[in-house]
Amino acid sequence: MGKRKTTPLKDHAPDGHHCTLELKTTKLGMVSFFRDLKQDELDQIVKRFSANHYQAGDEIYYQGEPARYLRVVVEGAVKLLEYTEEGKDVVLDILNPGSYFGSLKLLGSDVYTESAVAQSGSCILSIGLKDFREILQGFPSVGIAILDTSAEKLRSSQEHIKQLTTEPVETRIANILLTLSEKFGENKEEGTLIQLPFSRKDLADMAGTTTESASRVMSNFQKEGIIDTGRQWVEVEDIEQLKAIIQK
Amino acid sequence: MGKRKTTPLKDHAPDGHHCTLELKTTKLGMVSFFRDLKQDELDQIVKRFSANHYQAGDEIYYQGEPARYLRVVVEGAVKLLEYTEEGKDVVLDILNPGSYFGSLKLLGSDVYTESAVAQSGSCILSIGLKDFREILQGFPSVGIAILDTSAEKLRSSQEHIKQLTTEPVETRIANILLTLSEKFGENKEEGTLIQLPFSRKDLADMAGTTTESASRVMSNFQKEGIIDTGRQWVEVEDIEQLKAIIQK
DNA sequence: GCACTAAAATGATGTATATCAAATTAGTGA
DNA sequence: TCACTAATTTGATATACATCATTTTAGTGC
Repeated sequence: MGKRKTTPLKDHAPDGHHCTLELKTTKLGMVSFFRDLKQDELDQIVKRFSANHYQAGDEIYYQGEPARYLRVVVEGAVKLLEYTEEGKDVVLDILNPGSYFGSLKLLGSDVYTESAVAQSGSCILSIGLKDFREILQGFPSVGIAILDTSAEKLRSSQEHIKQLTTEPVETRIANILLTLSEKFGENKEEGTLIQLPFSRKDLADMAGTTTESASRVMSNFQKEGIIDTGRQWVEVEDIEQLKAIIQK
Repeated sequence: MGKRKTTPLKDHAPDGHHCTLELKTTKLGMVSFFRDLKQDELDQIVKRFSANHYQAGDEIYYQGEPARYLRVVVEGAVKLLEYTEEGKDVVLDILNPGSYFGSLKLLGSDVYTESAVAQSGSCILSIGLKDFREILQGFPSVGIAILDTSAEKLRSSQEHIKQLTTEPVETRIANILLTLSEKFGENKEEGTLIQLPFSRKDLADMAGTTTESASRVMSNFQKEGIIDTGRQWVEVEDIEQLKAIIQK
């Protein structure tokens, strides 16, 4: 259990100077649905995207706004969430580089149904839906690949539903920690540091519980040596025990 | 409040004689993602589908089976659900005619992650994924339309998550009744009969609660004159009051 | 190293809903 | 019309978790 003086998290790209065309080209090829394209095809597509940098906490879009872009995380992390009338936030997902978000409603016009916030300093690519439709028309294989990822998104959303209805808070949180360490994990001597700033409130909003309950669960995990944690950071020390909690 | 001697539900197609090629052709055009095709294009596509009839309660596929088909409900209703280890059933959706289900994972092989059960006598079309991939390659507009519906599915799944984490059982059930009456409602003198057999347990599995809690909520709704209900059937008498519960 | 502050932890209490148990009844089929 | 049975209802009790209130502390910036 470390008594540290500073966050173990790295100060993630506070400026956006690197969020450039070169990065676009190198990173866009990593996105699953462009993976099978040839280099010259990819180049054509890259041109249609524009890159933007967001600071941690910046709103990328807000629920209710007209949905005009499809976006891809190239660096950093993006939180998708719904703000409810009563002031509760429901976090739907936290996206890592390579994930797409925004709108896929290519027919007719639509509105974003969730909000997107940069969870850490992030470089995001966007493409207008009209441009994207043209890409799909030109490269049917891209459409098939996206269909695949979007089926995967539906799947994970359904898993979320299942957890909310069948698992207690402790298990749900264990699951979240496991997923986050897969998405954002960085190997350290003592364990896996989740390279993503997130508070107890964020965790609670992901698990569908309260800050206090999340805090209690995390305290227990730390007492049992499963994690080491501080403000906005978590390091998983004993993945096996975490998995055991999920199974039982 | 009716004291009836028999179910008001119609005995939905216990035989499958009508579940034929003609039905395929007429109904497939109604499916949103084939809607924009010309008649001769549609005819080509129809040939690749085969039709099957299922009795209420029949398993169409089971979670864990290799996922080889994409299916479309042409008549009846299909329940998508996950059976958990501890014996709890989580109902993800109840599909009405025109909805697709099954696999969209066209790349590589996969396994069904949920189970599908005919909720009433149903006529279902299926197409092998290889055939379907060919259709997509031939008609990119179909791909775009499916992307659209699958975005819609994700949306409704996220709405489900939001409800589970922010709304009490009563509100969740009110919402389900409203949705079902939109999907399966049949106008009667007294109100809207939900033309779909579903038990308190089904309702509970949809709302993520227990049979007993679902029953208590339904009893109250009936006392307040919002619904009339019996075994496996519900008629909504006062939609406005239902909506009021959802809002408040 | 020290003071500062928002994040996190902890404690006491309340409540919605689950659980367990039993009684009632709707709708069937003879 | 009647007996039958699974679906539904109802009641009593338990419990996980929320809520409210307060204290503690990690990590920053000076």
